[in-house]
Amino acid sequence: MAKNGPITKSAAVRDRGVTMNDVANHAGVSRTTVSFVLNNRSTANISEETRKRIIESVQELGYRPNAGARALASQRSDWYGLVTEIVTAPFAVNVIKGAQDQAWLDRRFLLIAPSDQADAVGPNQGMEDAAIEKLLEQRVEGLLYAATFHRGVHVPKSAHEVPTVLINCFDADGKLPSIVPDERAGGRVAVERLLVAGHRRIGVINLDPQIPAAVGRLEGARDALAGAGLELDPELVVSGYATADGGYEAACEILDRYPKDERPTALFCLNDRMAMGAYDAIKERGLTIPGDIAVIGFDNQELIAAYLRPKLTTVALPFEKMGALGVRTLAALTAGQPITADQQLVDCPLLERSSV
Amino acid sequence: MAKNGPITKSAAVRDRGVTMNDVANHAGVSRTTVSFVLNNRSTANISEETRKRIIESVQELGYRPNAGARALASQRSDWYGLVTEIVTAPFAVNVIKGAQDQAWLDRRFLLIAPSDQADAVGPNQGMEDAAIEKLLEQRVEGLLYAATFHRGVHVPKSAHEVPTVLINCFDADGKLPSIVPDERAGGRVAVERLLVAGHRRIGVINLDPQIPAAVGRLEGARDALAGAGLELDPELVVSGYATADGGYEAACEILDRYPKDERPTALFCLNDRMAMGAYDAIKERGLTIPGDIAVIGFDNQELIAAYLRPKLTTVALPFEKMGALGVRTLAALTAGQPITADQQLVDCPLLERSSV
DNA sequence: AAAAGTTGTTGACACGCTTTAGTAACGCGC
DNA sequence: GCGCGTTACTAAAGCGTGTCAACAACTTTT
Repeated sequence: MAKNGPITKSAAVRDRGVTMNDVANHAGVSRTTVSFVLNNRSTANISEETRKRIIESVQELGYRPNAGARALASQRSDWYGLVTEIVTAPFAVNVIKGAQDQAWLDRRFLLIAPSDQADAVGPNQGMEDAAIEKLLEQRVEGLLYAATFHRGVHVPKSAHEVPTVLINCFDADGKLPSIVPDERAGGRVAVERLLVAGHRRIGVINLDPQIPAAVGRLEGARDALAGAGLELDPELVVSGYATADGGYEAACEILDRYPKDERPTALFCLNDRMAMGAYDAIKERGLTIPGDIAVIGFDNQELIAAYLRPKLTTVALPFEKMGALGVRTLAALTAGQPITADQQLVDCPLLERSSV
Repeated sequence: MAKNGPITKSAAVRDRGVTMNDVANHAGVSRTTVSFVLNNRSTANISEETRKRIIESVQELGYRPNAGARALASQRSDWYGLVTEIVTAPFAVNVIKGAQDQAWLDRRFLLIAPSDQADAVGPNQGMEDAAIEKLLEQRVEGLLYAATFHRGVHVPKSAHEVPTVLINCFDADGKLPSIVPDERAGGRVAVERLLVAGHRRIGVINLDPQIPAAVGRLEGARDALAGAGLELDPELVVSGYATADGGYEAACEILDRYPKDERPTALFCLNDRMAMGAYDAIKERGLTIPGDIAVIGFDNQELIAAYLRPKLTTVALPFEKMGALGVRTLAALTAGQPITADQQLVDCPLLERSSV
């Protein structure tokens, strides 16, 4: 045979993987033809017979295309990079899952790189840059940049060399498109749920009032109350650390402040960890959930919400959806389509369990 | 210039990335020399002057090596693949973190592929194979295969084409090396902790008695008791579903079965979710933790253990360590070193919090 | 019967890099 | 002035694939 190229050693002689040349030789055609068949090039007319013979050879030899070589030759990689500190934050790992699944559907490959620094300015600053650099060395066609909690971020400038989409955060410099949860709608939905259940006096256990999550969710709570002709009583809003202890203390303060008949009948906890603490405060006082006090959370940290007793009704952060949407947005960008908006809001669905 | 190759268009003309050729031209040397410098080839004598000039050119032009091309030419990829259903199981994501960090240290790249199927035999079976296939197309030099819970698995046969290491699971066919938690030592450590605290009557809330985790942890509990001249009272071992509800029911059964003075003074819960349920059962009966009943868990599901009130003392599953060890083992294998053991056990450290 | 398609296939270059086998220039000992 | 070793570099052959221009063998049109 020895048709293609000066030297055509067989796979066995080379002791490397089976290459396209081996397939071509085995099927008695040129390598080009094999390439056309494997890539379904409709412009090339390959006879059904030849195609079949090639497919058979592929399977017989166990040929597996070399993704790197393909990328090199075609100048397309089908790879996206995902940079995230999420690797350290278990509960937000669903971004990875959503992105992975969508990438899989789109026949793309997701390269995940760690950037272990929430707000590092010090020694770790370099790691994020290095991670992005590494991804660019792999010639990813686009970047996803995900944060563990909704906030503004500064993205290393090398990320601007390819299409980049931010997930669960937004570009503090206002250049890059982003995908964030619709905190406000989520807050509205939560409080509406409490209103529907008949609650009129609702306590709010707030996060650090500065962060986007707190601002949005509280705004949503106001929206809901306004819809029922009510106002948010500032006295009923207590801030605390975003932990179970913080929630416990805040709940104690609210519960102990009023006589029984003026006490709020429901608590909107701006995250599930605080709700967890609120549960303790409520139970400690001999009150029942949801009988005496209804509780609604936010975040849907499954390990908490689904295992509290009673199970916690909460508003979910749509990590998985955001991940998937991130990949789709990136696909649109790399395909040259202009995206519709700088910032896409994703719905936060209410998960009904048993605490309201 | 135009020294290298027949055509030597500049980067600007090509409108592609900067290549090694561009660097070579800019520095006035051959591409080979650039390659030698960038790879620190000590066999080649490059003058300090030339080296410096090349480094400068690299920075000036913003050259970034093409990882795919490099892999193609050198027949080495520096990539490992990690196959895992873990992407769906947030609490075990630390395997990814451990592996990522270690890979980063070793200057290797970890490609993560999803295999969304715990025990699928049906429609999803193909996904795992496809994931491995995809990784092999990327020419990964080795594979890590991680499970969400300790068990025997059947690994697709294509995984046998490259060095493969199992994490948190073992090869049911007994061929591949694996890394698993030392459940037995963990169980021992937990019960020893209770013994040290003076407890003699210890209730055990057991998992499904069949699974490796239950077998090992219980065995360890027996070891510890034997060390104190005690035996495990089978009556005090109650199995339940591995959930908070399961733990609640099991705890109720144990607590209600005995008069106050015969009641166990401590509960060893074989996982944290069950401990969470046990907390409720204990508090419901007006008992305090650890005053009346000490509780110790297993798994260290941080979102639970660190946020329960009081915080849960528990034995940690060393996911991060296993991930790191997996990468190191793989590195040894791919370097041709024989590994020492088929199955490596990793310690499960006791995390002291406030429930004992 | 010549010209103009059509169908099925291939040769050859390109992608960006590594690596082996060189070579030119120089200094050294005899 | 010759051989020999050293130093500092380079030419060229790959790695496995995509892709385009070209071509041979037919079929159809003029």
